[in-house]
Amino acid sequence: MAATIKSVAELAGVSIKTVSRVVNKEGTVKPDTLQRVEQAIAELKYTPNKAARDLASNATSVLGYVYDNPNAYYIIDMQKGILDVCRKNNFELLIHPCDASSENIAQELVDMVDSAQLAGLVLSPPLSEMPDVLHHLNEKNISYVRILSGDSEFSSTLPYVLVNDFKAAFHITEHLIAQGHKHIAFIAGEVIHKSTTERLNGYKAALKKASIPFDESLVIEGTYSFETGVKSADVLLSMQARPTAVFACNDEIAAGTLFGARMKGVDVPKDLAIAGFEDSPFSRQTFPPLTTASQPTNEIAQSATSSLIQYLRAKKTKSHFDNLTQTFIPQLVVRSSTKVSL
Amino acid sequence: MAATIKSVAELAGVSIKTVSRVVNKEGTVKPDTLQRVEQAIAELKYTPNKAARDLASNATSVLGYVYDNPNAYYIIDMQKGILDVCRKNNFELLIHPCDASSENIAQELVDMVDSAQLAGLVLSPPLSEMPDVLHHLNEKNISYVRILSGDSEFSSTLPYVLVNDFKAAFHITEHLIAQGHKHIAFIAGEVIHKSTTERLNGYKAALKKASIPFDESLVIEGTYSFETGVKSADVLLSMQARPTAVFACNDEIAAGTLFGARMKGVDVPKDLAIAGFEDSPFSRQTFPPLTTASQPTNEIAQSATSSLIQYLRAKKTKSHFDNLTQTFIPQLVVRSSTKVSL
DNA sequence: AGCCAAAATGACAACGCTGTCATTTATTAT
DNA sequence: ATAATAAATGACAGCGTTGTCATTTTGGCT
Repeated sequence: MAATIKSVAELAGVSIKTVSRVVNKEGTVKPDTLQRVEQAIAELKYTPNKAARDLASNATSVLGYVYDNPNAYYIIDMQKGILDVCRKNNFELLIHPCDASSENIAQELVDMVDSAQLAGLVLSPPLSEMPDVLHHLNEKNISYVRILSGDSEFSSTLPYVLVNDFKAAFHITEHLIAQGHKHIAFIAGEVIHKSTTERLNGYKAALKKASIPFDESLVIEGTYSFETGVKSADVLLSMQARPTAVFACNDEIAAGTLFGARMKGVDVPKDLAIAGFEDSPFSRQTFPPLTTASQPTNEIAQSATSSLIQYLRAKKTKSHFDNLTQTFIPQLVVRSSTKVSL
Repeated sequence: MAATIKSVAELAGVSIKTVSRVVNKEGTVKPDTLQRVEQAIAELKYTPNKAARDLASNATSVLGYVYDNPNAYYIIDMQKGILDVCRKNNFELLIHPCDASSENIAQELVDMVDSAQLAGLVLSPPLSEMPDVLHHLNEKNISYVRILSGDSEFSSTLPYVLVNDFKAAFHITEHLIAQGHKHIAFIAGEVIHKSTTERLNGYKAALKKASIPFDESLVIEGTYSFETGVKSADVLLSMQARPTAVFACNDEIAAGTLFGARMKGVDVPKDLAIAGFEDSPFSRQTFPPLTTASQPTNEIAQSATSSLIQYLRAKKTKSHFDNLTQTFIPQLVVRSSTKVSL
């Protein structure tokens, strides 16, 4: 049926090993044999059998992307970025959405890596920040790359990519302050996400720099959801000393806040400025569109995936792996939810 | 390192073939040997090597999900549904986002199935409706299941799942009519999507049933995007005989229309009723929330995937495959964008 | 007990590739 | 030219399964 390495070898008049060398670009093949073999490969439309390859080389080339994140856009972007790099490197991608709050998530991941025979994992928050999970993976000697917002207390020789939410939050808050706001509320998402505290800290730092006292009562704890935004708007707008601006931990919360403000007949941005975070597509589609911070999710994913693949290669050949970490800073995007003149 | 079938066989005191029988649930093993083997498997934490298995059985158990759809929520839901069924059946899933409008998309898919050695494909619109693509797949004897909105002119013995957009659009339009509207505009998405024409036809049918003459000028052609909605609002609201209601082909367009209406100071739903389609999360998060049609994407995906797996099994054992097609009808969800009293 | 069919189990090749090591061929230095 | 070395190629075992077919065991009958 399908061409095998044997049929290619016969057609090219060489041994199967030489074909293997060509396919794997080992480089130790004479130009003219190389050409003959390539010709034969093309003629027979030969594709190496993955199963045979994996079996013989005792290594798979499938990565897993594990995530628990409600933001569909983020996930889709991540997937695309990871896939791009996978394709370029002849890796495949298995996706594994899961529930980070589940009791035995660590075991689930270990089992999954095991049964799917994965070469490594790409972990995005919050999984990438859960010591228990990382610990289990390390114990089983599973390779992974992490995408982190802010430094991790959990160090290892494995690669990771940093997204500096602190600075981005700092910039957003500074922007609000620059608009003349002094009463700025902060609506937090789940605290299990490290980004939540990073963003809160960025917010605090900007206040401090502007000598605006931090007011605990202006911080509302919630989840990364529209509902949190709606409820928070209700709370904030009923306060005696109403805030004039809100920094929501993500766009969904911000959209909810906007919704809540409108329900109360509060004009945005005149009576209340609202900023989000993440630059989701719908941050552009609310009325008015939301000021937010934009991160290059696709690039982040690519960077993480290349690191992982490099790491895996180094591990296989037992050569040295240079753990050079890339850092990304989400960029402030100003839209009319915080600026009247826009 | 990892346990193999051999080590399990030794521990259990049987031949590797018997272990294989147990693992594959062939059923021809005596209860007590079965138990001994299972015990050994558990003790050694044995997981069959996928590569060896695939190689020996000459069949992979990896499905591909191919899509080109801008709706992140839809894709995520589809992925989850497909994955659920895959996991239950020990299949794996490879995702393949692509560009349906690319010149050689058909070839790309064929190559991809080839190089990734896929067992079959799950196709969602618009790929599932492109004769050229299907033709190429058939030629290469590639198995696939299609998710279709409305009957397909391209028939084959392969399974498919129907989503009746016609009826759903009919219901939405009827709802608008029931609210007293007689001038109802229709904003279309890309015509490459069959769902677009299906929805248009449903709209027409409902008008007809209510004896409302179909007015060509109330139909706007666009894309499934927010921008289309914004622009269409502009056009529609500048007409001499303004429509009082809009049926947008999906929620994103509807959100854009809403945005456009607001820009013009038009009150929704009082001066303009707006309905969308798809029940995206953000249809709940606009102000006012959007009336829409909700489809059980997850279930649809599951249904499609089971069909495909059944088909593959039947094909392998050369037994008969019963092509029983399931049909889903998106349900009307009424929210305040079309109903004042809500 | 003795026979037979059916059920249970095992021996072993094969799947298509890579890794190891031996062999051949080309290249360089003398 | 010749030896010494490097580069190119090949032979063949093995990777961990499943499939085929042979063999052993079991249970039901006489």
